[in-house]
Amino acid sequence: MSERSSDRRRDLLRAAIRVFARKGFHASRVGDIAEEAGVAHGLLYHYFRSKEEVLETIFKATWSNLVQEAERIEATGDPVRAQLHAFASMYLGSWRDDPDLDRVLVREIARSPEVGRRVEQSRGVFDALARMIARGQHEGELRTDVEPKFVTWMFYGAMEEILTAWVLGQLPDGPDDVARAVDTVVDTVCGGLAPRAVGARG
Amino acid sequence: MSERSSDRRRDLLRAAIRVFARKGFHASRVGDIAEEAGVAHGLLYHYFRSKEEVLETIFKATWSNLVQEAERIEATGDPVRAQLHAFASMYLGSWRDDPDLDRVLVREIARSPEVGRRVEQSRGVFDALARMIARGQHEGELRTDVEPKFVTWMFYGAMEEILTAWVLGQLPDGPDDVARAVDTVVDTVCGGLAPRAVGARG
Amino acid sequence: MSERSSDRRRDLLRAAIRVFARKGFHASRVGDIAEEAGVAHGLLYHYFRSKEEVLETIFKATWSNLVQEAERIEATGDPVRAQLHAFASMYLGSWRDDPDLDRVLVREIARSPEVGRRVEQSRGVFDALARMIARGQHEGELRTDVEPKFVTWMFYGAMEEILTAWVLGQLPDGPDDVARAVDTVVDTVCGGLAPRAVGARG
Amino acid sequence: MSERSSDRRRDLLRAAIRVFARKGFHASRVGDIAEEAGVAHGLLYHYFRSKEEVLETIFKATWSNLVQEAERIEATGDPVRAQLHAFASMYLGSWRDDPDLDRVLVREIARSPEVGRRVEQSRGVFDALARMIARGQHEGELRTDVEPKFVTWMFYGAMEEILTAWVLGQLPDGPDDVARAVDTVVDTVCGGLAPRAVGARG
DNA sequence: GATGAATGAGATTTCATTCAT
DNA sequence: AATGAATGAAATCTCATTCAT
Repeated sequence: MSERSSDRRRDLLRAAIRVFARKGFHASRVGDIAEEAGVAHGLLYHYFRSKEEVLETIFKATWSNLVQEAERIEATGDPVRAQLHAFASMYLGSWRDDPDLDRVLVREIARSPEVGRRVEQSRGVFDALARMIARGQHEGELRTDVEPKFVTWMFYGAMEEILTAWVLGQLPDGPDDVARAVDTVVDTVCGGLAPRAVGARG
Repeated sequence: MSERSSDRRRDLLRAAIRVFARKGFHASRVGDIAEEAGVAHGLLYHYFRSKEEVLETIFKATWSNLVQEAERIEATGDPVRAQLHAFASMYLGSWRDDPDLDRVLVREIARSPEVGRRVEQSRGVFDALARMIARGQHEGELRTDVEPKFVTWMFYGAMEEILTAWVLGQLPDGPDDVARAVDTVVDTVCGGLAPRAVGARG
Repeated sequence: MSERSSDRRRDLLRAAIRVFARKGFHASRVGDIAEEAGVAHGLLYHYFRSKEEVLETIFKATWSNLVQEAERIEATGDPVRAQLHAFASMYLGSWRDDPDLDRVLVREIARSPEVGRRVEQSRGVFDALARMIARGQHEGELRTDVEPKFVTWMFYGAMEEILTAWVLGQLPDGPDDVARAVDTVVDTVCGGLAPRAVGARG
Repeated sequence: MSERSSDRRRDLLRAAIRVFARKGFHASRVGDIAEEAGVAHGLLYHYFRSKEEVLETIFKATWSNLVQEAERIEATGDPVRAQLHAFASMYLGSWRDDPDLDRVLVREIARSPEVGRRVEQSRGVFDALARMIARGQHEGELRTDVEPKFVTWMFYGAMEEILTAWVLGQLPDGPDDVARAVDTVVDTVCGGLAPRAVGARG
């Protein structure tokens, strides 16, 4: 029964992701989600307090998963480059696993229920990345004259925008393209921040 | 009269930017904008067809200005690094000139009147940047094994995320911080994509 | 089984009285009643056809009990004053026995399932009281120039309002206060309607 | 324009009284009120914050008017009997002037937006009546061994119940009946509480 | 140009009731 | 008997937009 129950919940969440991906959060009516899940709209309110909470739940789950992955990667103790590669691989790789989820994430970031909360939820990921980068600086893999936090935002932003480009259909997104994107982002950031970026100054 | 007229129009636009910045597009009521501008809400409909069009107008003006700047920069024929620096300087510099506008832009990107349109409007900027980068590759300033378009998105994304960090109050944003941000982004991208990024491979 | 059964039924009824007393009929959800009774809300529908019927049942039981008492008192053949005293004593005395029930009664009178029905249910009580008063008039205990029915409503109203005052916490309601209230109401009505209320005209 | 405006407001209020009188507050939909007033339902929200506020407004206006009258009567300095007669005359007389209003008042008393507020709003009336009665006791018109407050509730309750009887169609309510009701209530209360209610103990 | 009363489509949410288990 | 997931009717309220003045 709790089996059944959480199935339903999951169904609704998946349905919501599909619907939000298709029409955006605001244009999606609760009835659309229910219909997509094949249930009556009232049922949604057994599992969630509001439409808002559905989106919130999606965000929370995603970020919590991301935090977990980031911390797992951090714990490996691998060189920064390898760690960033692992993270980027996971982050950008998600595009092929669950493009709808990414569509929602990209589309609704700025309104993750009233903006500010995004900060709290994503803090874990950003902190983990910043620690990896700081360690990379300590261990001589990266320049030390930039704020780790700053690099983190840049790195994350580059990836997010690539995701956005895929969402908007502006860049090729086959499996190979994804792999190449990961390499390029990591190369660029690590290369661009290498202690003596000889070639960089031409 | 057309003097007066366009003053009113501008007033409404500025009011809208402040209101959107504060509460987001969806939560902003037409009455809020009118109140902020000190006029009756009906008047807004003399100048704009709809609330949507107000946002659209803000986006269009911004992007058209950005396109113009990008093309002006491109026309200088300077080295890529200098050109990217000029662009980043202008783009990130806007934060100190008109933070409310940036708040709106960052918050509503994904929903610039039904998403897709963002592509059309921003195309000019992206194309100009891509051309600068392609030329940089031709002239030996940058590696040639990456798609210019791809680099463009990465570069743009890094900047946008820094803007986002400022919007969210997550990174210091004094005048010096802004200047440093510009340098770092350009350094990283140009350094990371230098033809022989020796340090990059560690 | 029918033992168990009627226990459950009674439990639900008592729970309903508590909940209705606390939040009023409309604001009380079926789930609240069930929760108060410690059962699943679906079970309520084994014992009652609807939430409405629960209230209806409470009203019916109360009125039917009141009718019975009124008729028992009538049958004693005592003087009117004594009879009204007995009735008032029972009616107002209920406040100390079951205040929650009175709270519900006072709160929901006007909406005893769509108003009109109150008339049918209470008719028995009003008729009995009216007969006592009519007899009091015949036997010279009370003035004959007022409609018995009219006096009944007045008498009943005075008591109901005192109950209301108690419900609203506007009058003291200790045991003595209740006894005094009974005396005063009866004194006033019988005194005020005495055949030659000498003092009444000053 | 403010002419027009308050006309509309008044129209809506009158329409609400008619509709509430007919179907009760809860069964009345906002659309019913609007339809009765001949306007779109949205307009109601220009003048009132909610359906609840409409009822609240009706109550407030009625009670505030009642308070005013009670205080006016009190100020005359007439004998209690005359004062109570004046009040009863006004209070019960309202039945012929505006039966719909009384229907609403009688039906919805107990739920004057969440019960407790009734107390605050009606306090003024009850206090004025209690003062008149207290003065009547001081001046020897009434027995002194009863709480003025208590008498007030009894008096008021008697009247309210007569109103209820009229609302329920249980007592004749022609102009003469109303006049007689006033007399009887006042006679009974003043007679029943006369200092030496000789006949009362008879 | 300017106002703000008026409109009405539309969406969320609640919750009594049903019913398979 | 008992549960609680599932249903879906119903109703409030919001707010962009129109338009008479």
